[in-house]
Amino acid sequence: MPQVSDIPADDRLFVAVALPIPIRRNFTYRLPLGLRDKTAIGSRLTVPFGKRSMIGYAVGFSSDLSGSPDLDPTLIKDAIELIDEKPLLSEEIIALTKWTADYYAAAWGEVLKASLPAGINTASERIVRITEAGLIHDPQVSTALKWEILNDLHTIRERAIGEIEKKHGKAPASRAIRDLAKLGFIALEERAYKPKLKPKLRKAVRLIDNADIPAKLTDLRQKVIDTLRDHGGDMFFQELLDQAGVAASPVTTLARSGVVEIYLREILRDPITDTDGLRHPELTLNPEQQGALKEIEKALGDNQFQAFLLHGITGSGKTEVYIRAMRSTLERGGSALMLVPEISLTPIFSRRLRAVFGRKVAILHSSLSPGERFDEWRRIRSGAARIAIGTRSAIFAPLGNLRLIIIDEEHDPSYRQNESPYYSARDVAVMRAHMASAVALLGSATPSLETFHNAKTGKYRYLQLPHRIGGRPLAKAELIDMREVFKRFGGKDVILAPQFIEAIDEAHRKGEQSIILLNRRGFSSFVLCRSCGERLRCKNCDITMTYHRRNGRMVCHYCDHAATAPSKCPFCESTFLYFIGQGTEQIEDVLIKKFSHLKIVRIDRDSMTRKGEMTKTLLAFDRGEIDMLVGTQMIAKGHDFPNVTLVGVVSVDAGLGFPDFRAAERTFQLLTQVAGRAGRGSLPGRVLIQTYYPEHYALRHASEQDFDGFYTEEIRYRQRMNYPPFVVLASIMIKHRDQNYAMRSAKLLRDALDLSSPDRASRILGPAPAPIARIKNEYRFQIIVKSPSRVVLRETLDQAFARAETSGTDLKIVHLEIDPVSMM
DNA sequence: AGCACGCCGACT
DNA sequence: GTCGGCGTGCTC
Repeated sequence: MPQVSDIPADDRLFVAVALPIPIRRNFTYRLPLGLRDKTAIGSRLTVPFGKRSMIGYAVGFSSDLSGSPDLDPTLIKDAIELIDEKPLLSEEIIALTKWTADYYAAAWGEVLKASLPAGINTASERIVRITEAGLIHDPQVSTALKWEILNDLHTIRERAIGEIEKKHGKAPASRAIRDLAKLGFIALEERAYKPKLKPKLRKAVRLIDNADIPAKLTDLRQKVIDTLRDHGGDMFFQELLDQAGVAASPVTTLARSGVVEIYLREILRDPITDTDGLRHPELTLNPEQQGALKEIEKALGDNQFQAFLLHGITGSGKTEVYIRAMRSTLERGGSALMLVPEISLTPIFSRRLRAVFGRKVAILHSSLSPGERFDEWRRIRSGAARIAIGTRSAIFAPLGNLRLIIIDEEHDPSYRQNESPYYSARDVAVMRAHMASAVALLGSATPSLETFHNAKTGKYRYLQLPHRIGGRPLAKAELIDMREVFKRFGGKDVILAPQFIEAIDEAHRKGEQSIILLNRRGFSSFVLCRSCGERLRCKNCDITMTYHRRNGRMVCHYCDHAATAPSKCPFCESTFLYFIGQGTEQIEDVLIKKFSHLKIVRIDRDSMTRKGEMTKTLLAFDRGEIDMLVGTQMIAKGHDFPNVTLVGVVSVDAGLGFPDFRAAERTFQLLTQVAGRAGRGSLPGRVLIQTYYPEHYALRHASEQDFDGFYTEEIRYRQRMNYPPFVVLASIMIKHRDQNYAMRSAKLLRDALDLSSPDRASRILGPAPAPIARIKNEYRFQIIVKSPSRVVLRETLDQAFARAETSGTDLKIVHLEIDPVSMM
């Protein structure tokens, strides 16, 4: 990090500021004299921006404007205020966010903002204040809304615009405010937010060094001094009173006479409060684990970038390797970062790390309160925590001397951010390791095709844990051909095959547990009218609505629009409505009816709405208080449940039909993950999968737990169809509520892309309606760009967007995603 | 992304 | 005539 003093103040007349808005450009400000010697790269600054002020990030200095000739010097404004005495962002994070912004064609400022704990970016708010004119005159205002707003201000005098907008709706409120301002009844002002996130402070008392302590003190005061001495001369105020058994007055008297000092000490909020039973048994590694660890340790010793794929089947003990590698990193004086997918078992695993590493571990997870997250972030930045575990955005955690980054379940789609700035934490992690000459350790039982390909081609080193701990065999899955079942029952709707039910019964008769997976929420997937053939669709989206019987409603899973379940067809009024397809609710009902003596709990997004509920349920299941879990993919990953011997998959067929080139891979991963839940203890496990496509290669290989076989077939398909890893992919989504407007922009962009891809180096597909053509009343058109390399893709896109801008394409409605994870 | 401007049809 | 809707352009 260049120190502020490294750059002469004379060279810091101007500062380049990245702003958290989707504009891929920096803005230049003049630094007023008072800020010149204090502002550093990575400092946050309040700057004027149009009519508002914003918090931006200082990313560069210059002594003149020769670097930006088309910038009119008279337009440049002064920066307003320096927010941080010490820059918030390290040089490393600055460089990493810059790379991320460039790679994903995102705005640097947005990535920088995303790298900081949520809530730290205090912005300014605009307030309205009533003027003399507004107060004195009983105002003749034309609308009720204006009158109401002004009347409110008579008593309170000023209010945040945001508050008023929240109360009356954004558009009407802002218009009313504008008019009132024009009439001179109110004035608009800007005020800095009080920071929401503050260090938590508590009153403390400390002995002052070399203070003249009077030889004779009252008993109470002596007691205070003695107690303080016994506790190292520094205690929390309340603690001191309790321990010394005194009231506050002797302490304050001592403070007045300069013997002790009362001050505010910062306390750190700790997300793990309940530390009972935190013990980590020291396990011995099997030879395979030792072999993997040795390779990793060797790379740690080399102080060079090296990426590993740790391919370990479920139950093979990857976690123990992670923990050892982290410990080894600490011993070498480095720090380590571990990324985990966004699922609720993180708290469980975090506790385990805490048991091993104590307070050296910081946790950055979405279930933390903003305050906790802020404190954990600061513990990392100060170096107090040298191990950080967290979800996606933790990849930007400010760990110093980072030597090791672990990406657990590297194939998990939650590493991809689904809103701007789009980025894949897994890929950023590899880059961060590269920049820091550190080790990246990607672990999975079902590596993504891209990662496995990298390992095969030698880009990553390949480490394998092919056996389960304790030599327990992986359960092979039996495929149940539902076509046969259908035939046997003469076309009757059979949801669960007899052998499926028999297997469940058998497992529970022995007092064992089971997990039943169905990757679909709700009761029925859609409602069809038998008279006119119409399906009940969402009014905002181009999608059928799902029936949820628990609350008797039809729900759209894309916009959450809900309506009462109909008793007759809204199109032809027929009462012959068909509820088609099964969801978890229905399976739960069926199972409860069949196995009324068992305790069955459903786990999906609908049933697990409260925070921590999921963790609680999983722990109860682990203790054996629940016999059976029924749920969506949320139950597929997770903890070790030694007593689970049966895993049943009701259906994954819907997933295979997704119009996404990764549909097979996703299904394979899901099945492999959930099958891995069976037979983890001393009892052998059984896995049953119901399907109408038993010959599909994803099902076939998943049932054999044959990753290599799946990989071989899938990679051939990707090569044949020109999909990653053989091409680099970009997905461009054009969204607008006016279908023609969206289509027009999409076509203009397509033209620009054609002109920008000479010799057809990049293949361009579309624009075509996206697989879901309308969501939340926005029409969606999609253009896919396939390029032979990142460089070509980059050039094609950069040129095309520059062209499109000049040809008047509305780029505001264009959403560009590099390496898209979902094509929907 | 906001925010203002300015153009248009729909009402008091 | 104004109100309110929405496309357009700009922000150092």
